[in-house]
Amino acid sequence: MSLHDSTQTKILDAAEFLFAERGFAETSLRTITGRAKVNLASVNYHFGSKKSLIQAVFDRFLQDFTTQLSLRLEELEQQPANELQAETLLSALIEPLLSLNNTRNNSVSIFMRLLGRAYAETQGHLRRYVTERYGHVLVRFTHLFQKGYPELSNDQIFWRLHYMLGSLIFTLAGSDALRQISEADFNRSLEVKDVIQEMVPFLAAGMKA
Amino acid sequence: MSLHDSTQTKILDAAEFLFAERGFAETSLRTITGRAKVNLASVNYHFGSKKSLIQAVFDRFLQDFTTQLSLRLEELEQQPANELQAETLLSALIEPLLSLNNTRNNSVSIFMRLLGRAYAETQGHLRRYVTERYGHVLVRFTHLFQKGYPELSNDQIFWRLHYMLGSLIFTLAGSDALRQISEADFNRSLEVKDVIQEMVPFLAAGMKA
DNA sequence: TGTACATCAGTGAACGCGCGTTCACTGATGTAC
DNA sequence: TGTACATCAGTGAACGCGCGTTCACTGATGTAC
Repeated sequence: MSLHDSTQTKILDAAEFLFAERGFAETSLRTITGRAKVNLASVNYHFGSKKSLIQAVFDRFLQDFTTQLSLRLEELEQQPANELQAETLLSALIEPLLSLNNTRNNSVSIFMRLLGRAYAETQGHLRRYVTERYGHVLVRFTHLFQKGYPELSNDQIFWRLHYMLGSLIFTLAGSDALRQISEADFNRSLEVKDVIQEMVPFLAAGMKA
Repeated sequence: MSLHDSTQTKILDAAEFLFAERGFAETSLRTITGRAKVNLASVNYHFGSKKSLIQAVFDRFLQDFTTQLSLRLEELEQQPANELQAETLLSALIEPLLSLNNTRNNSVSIFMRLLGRAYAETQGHLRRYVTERYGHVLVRFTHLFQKGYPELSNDQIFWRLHYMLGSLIFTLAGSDALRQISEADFNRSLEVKDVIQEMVPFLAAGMKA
């Protein structure tokens, strides 16, 4: 966080960190504004409510991510079916994810923890909001898999994509803790980048099974 | 819930449903006791605190589950390495899970949602509690995989087991919603049992990759 | 150039509300002699 | 068999606390004439 960050940016930075760390209900506006070193009332001044702040935190991530992902999907949509291998399609998902780390540190694991929490909010406003605003990229991704793997039925692909998302979100959301265990037990220190790359063979094999 | 249930059981039943549905912080003791039709103060009388109630909800599930799982693991620990196929090991995990549904309805998806929430509580008391009390069965499960797949390194197995847990928890936690979509889009109605069985080839292929 | 007004970011203090927890109490059942 | 006391499950009302939000206000900057 630079000295010249606007109040809005300071709030978003503090909020995304704390929401990922503790959850939405467990993080009070007083904790957020305390960390961001801004006035308590400024959250409601800039964002209107806590609910809208949560959505703003997601928007900042999802706009970055879906812009990048859309570009990859457009390229792939031009390709013939035999170029749409599971590994290729996974890269289209993973590279935009990794590029988040260029903007801010640890963004990937923060983003995944937020997604995991949004997912847990089965009946909440957040899941609905994310699905409505960003669901179309998942649909395009599904179509590419159907084209690449015509021998699989549409509902097999639907389910397998969710298995895959589960692995990705769950593993990356907990990757800080898992990386620590991995280092202690196997003397092997991994970057988030490495963790993701290790997942590709596992996920690709599953998709093709 | 039968008419003869004790106050403790009524509280546990209401709490596990609501915790899975909304989360721990989002569920107040007033909501729980309202649903259970018992006095507000009786939670603190029987369980001491909200925190202890949460642990008691987990204990009831985990005792059932780990008892069953331990029996399977003992059998498998007698087997030679070539009997320890990924599919066999997965059954040892899945069958105790499915048998939870015999005791109470929808137990599997409630249990998985609770596990997902516990997992999200990265730094909370709950994750520590569950790991300390029930971590040893995960260790035994890991050893069986190492014996069955000696060509994989220990840390590959460690990571792949977590990919697998991610798929399982994430998919089953959201299985009610996913089953609805599946039925609407593909005219295919699935039981939780079917969802789990469909996951086996995906997960087994990934483990062997 | 000077004056009046509008807009905007930010502030400090207070608001009412729902929360987990506590406490004094009741009434039923069990136990000792 | 009768009496005194102990134990236990459960209750109704209140406690203080932290929460998200609101409100009247300040001070800086921009705009119109």
